[in-house]
Amino acid sequence: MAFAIKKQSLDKQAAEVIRQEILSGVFPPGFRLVEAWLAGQFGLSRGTIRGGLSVLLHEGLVTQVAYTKWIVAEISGTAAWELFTLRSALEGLGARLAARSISFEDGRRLSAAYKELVAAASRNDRAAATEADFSLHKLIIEISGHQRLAAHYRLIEQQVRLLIASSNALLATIDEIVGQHRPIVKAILAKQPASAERLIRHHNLSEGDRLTEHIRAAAEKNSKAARRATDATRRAVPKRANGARRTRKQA
Amino acid sequence: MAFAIKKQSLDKQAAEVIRQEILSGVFPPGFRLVEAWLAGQFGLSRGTIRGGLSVLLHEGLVTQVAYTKWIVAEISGTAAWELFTLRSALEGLGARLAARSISFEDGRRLSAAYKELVAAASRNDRAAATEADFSLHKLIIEISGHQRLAAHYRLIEQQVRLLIASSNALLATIDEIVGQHRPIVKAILAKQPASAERLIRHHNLSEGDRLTEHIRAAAEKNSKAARRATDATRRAVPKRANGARRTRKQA
DNA sequence: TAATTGATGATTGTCAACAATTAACTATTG
DNA sequence: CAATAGTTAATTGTTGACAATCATCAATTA
Repeated sequence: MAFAIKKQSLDKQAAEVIRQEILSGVFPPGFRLVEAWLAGQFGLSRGTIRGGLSVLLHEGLVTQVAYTKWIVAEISGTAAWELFTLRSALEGLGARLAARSISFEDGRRLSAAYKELVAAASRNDRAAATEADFSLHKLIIEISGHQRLAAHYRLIEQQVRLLIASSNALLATIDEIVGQHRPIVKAILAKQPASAERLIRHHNLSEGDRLTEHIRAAAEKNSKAARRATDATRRAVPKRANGARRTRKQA
Repeated sequence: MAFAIKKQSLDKQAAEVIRQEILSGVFPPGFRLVEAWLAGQFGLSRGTIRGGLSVLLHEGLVTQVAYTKWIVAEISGTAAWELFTLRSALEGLGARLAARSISFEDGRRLSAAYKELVAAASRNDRAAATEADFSLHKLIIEISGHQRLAAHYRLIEQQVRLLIASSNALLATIDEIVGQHRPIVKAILAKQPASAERLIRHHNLSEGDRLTEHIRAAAEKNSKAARRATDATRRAVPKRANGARRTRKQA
């Protein structure tokens, strides 16, 4: 068929849209998400938006304060460390399982994903390399065939994307990225579970250290700047209200 | 204060009650959960029940078929294997971190939890031993101080409880349980991260194998029995409707 | 009689009004 | 003037009614 018609509940669609707005930086960390305002924006009812927000709550992309507010999650240095240690453990399991039972066809897909990364690197295309990096990792999880692992991994991935998007954190240099992934792919293709696990765990921890350090340094810089500014001018986001007066969509 | 007054949104309270009903076996796997019926039972509105069900959906305790039904999750042999491999990876991280930085006070708590397990075993009290087992594992995660790990672990724990409750699966003999936990606790107290991780991972995988085998054997037995029975008499749960005629609470 | 179509009722999905709660602001009081 | 108590407006929490969708079963047709 030419067109796959979309068939999904509106609250999940709303979650999808808000997720993209968060990950693309339109709604930055700390941004106040007001149900009525979002409802007006999307032409949906508040209850539906509420459902969508609760999905994002479980994904760790937004935080809720009862009877008070929803805000886009803020990622601290500690959170970055947590994310990568956790990702390390999950990917360790994934890589081990993938290496243990990878099929010929999946081997081809894995090689192709790696080549995609190399190609992006040789073009010096950072955005493409980052995306290829994510795809490669996700593919390893998929190849493991472990459904619950995949579900938990998705939760982590969202937050890692938020972390990278919101911190302007650069991953390793492009060449380093390729260099770190080559042995991992090789170990999985060679069906060496122990090596695959060890390599991918180490890869995650080293990237995690790099990012955690980056976030902490940026936070330090910000807090110094904040101490210099006055209370009145510092606050980027109002304590209450986001500028939405009208509850319903305008004509 | 003498009484901690409950202060929580109704949908979360509803989730809590339904969760207990599921874990205690009142709502067995495959059981049809009808929003209107639950709403009538609890004297709440459907929307509130809906919120509660979506929490349980994210915890993996219920399954949703859009526009059609909610049912209590069914745990297959594959699911059991997934749960324990995943738990193995998560607890491996938890035990490693706990061993790396355990405080004196936490050391006392860990010893106390272990003694609790031993005490239950010496009384030959299976229920208490199982509960002490869960508590010990959860405490290790807590001691690790890793908040996201704890959140992911909670999701797994719910499903493991469902698995054990619904399968009548016995864990190892009481003596074996104590025997397997002693070296784990010892390694953490001795601040030996590598050993702690290795031991707890192995412990999980062996328990997982035992339970997976148990579930598969039970499923095999059931499917044989089913083949003998006729289609009409076999179905324990009606395809649609749970017997709830009245939508609202009766007078 | 087997397959297809059309009606029917049960159930989930969405909405808009109302209630409960909170944060910020204002007045009062010592 | 500082601390406290009321007041108000903004926001989330809850509800009951209505809309959309689906599984079932009866009627139809080849």
